Amino acid sequence: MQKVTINDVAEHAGVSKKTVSRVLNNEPNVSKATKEKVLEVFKELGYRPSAQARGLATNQSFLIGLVYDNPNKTYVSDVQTGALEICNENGYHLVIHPTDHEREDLLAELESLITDSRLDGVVLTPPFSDMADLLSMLQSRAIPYAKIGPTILDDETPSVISNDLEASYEMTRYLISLGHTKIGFIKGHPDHNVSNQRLAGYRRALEESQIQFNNDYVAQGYFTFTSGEECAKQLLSLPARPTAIFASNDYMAAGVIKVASQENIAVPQELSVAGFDNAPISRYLWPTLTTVKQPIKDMATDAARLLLDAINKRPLESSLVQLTDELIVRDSSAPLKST
Amino acid sequence: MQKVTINDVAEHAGVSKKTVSRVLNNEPNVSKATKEKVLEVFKELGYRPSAQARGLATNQSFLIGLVYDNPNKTYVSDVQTGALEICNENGYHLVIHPTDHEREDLLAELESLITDSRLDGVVLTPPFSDMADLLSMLQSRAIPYAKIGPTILDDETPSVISNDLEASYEMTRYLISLGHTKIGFIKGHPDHNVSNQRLAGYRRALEESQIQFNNDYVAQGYFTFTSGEECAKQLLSLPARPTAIFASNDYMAAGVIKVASQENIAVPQELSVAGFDNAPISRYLWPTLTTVKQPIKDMATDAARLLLDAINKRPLESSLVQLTDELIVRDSSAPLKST
DNA sequence: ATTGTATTTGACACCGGTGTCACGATATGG
DNA sequence: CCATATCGTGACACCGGTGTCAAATACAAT
Repeated sequence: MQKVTINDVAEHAGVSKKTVSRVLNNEPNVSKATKEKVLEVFKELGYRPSAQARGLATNQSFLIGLVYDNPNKTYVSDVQTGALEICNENGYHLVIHPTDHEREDLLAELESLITDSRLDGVVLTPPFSDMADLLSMLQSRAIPYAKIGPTILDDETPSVISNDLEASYEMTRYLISLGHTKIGFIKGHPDHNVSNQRLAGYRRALEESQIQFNNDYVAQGYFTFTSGEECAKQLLSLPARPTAIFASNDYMAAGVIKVASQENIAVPQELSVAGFDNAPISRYLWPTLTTVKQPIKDMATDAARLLLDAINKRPLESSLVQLTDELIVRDSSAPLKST
Repeated sequence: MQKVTINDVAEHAGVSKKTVSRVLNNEPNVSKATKEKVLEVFKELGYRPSAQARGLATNQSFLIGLVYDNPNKTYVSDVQTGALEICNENGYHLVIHPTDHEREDLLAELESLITDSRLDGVVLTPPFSDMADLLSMLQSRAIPYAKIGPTILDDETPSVISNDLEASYEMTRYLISLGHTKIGFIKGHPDHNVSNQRLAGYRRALEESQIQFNNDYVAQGYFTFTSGEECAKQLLSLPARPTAIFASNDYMAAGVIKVASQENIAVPQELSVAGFDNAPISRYLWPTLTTVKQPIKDMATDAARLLLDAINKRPLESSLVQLTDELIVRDSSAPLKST
């Protein structure tokens, strides 16, 4: 069909290709008249500049990477959607890169991803956002990057975080406000730093309400459904059974609900359950799950935006953006029955 | 760090860049000696050819698009993973493109995706695989494409299908083998052609077992959890209540299980439930869900492979690949209690 | 040794843009 | 009014590869 090049435009507009290029890039020193004329020819011919040629000349790829390792497909989908939005707006392409954060050769793998694909920058999701060796590798190669949900904030690199800790705190406060004092907690995967954040929020709420923290009420999960089941069994077999369980994500909370059902413990009458993430499953469970909704997609758009700012060396107001989580109360939590 | 170009290699190897290019592309008419020498220099210098420059010269982008519109994140993830695998193997990048199959300007949107990004080809998922106007648009622009799960197979374009109809047939046969005769069926979204396939499999199994098809036992769902709930209510309020319900996907089956639980109908003792897709939720439900597992990822890899074959004009053995679904029996189905 | 053919190789233009720089036209100012 | 700074523009090389074509070399047959 077409293959309109900059030369065609130049010819039609009666100017040199360099001038067309100037218009394309909004460079100064183009008279208003010629600029308008060129823009007109753009439309007339339906001209689309070639990112390849442009990139070849400027040593850019217009590619940014998105690195993740998260079994939660909803999370991944949201992150992709958010990042994609910004990429499309700016003529970049998104190179999605699912990988295993535990693989031996992770650094080498990411290094070859970057050099082979000549990425202009990378968006990192947890737990990559906190991997010191990875960050220093990127730095040494001068690859700009933006971090989603890092827990270490000691540098100047662009980061987007949510108030995980506060949300966890709020959820615990909420359970306490329902009258619960024996509140079980299921931790997330130790490799993910959010796990600590969420535990910390739980502890802070207890302290503030002068409820003694009891380590027996804390179980080590791994963000999986089955780990949730195991933790639930453990917690529910305690002599002084908890009247509420707060799991660090929805899959584990689902496991709790399943175990409760198996053991004929009524939710929420005898046991309140809360999760984290607002995964689809949280709406499909019976009862529906009280949980925390994180602004994943928004975090991704902000991260991508920050990254592009960095790549194009636009001054950024702040390298740290904080968005807020939202408590969603559904049917799995209820006031403690007075005995 | 580095920026090894073809000129560097040429210099080090004492040959012209054209010869290096020949080695790069495995072109004939290069003496064994020089070829080896060049390959050696490749390693020595860690040379990576620039896809940009290559593409600019050959009018390729090494980009292929993946178009989808599916709320099932697992499906999307599997498709991405499969397509990505092939892309990475062949030095292509995958441009993921979630969109809305019902939007007015769909054709224009995809057209601009293709021209703006200069895609070399596109992988289509349902329901795009069956959209005639889209296909003819691609054809007229000479954009190679591969279709996943089309139901119309009247052309020569590369396609990958699974035996949806047979799987649905098998599932129904299985329910019948458990003694069920009053088997409810929940249809999928009418825009998705698989919906018809699955219904057809159900009907064929009934016929073969000489069970009268009863339209009252068929409800119209939309692949969503809530539509599953509604259909379940409808089916379970029938005078001659079905003893088994086969839903066209797992989300709807989950809705059925929820409603059954609300109405105190024991699953599977009083009601067998079956789904389709093997979504994560199928393992987390209580009881766990009997379902059908489709080889989504494999379908995507095959589709991508076929597409790349078409792009590179490699002769393909067959333009149609068929993979097989797998029946997964879990706890939500049981033999009919003899009354 | 001579001619003919096949194989190996390189010079050079080109893909579609951008960077550098030089040149003419305008604007500024003393 | 002329010297100087600024603006607008185009010529040309270059980014890192590939296609074309002709030259150089190897091999075979006469």
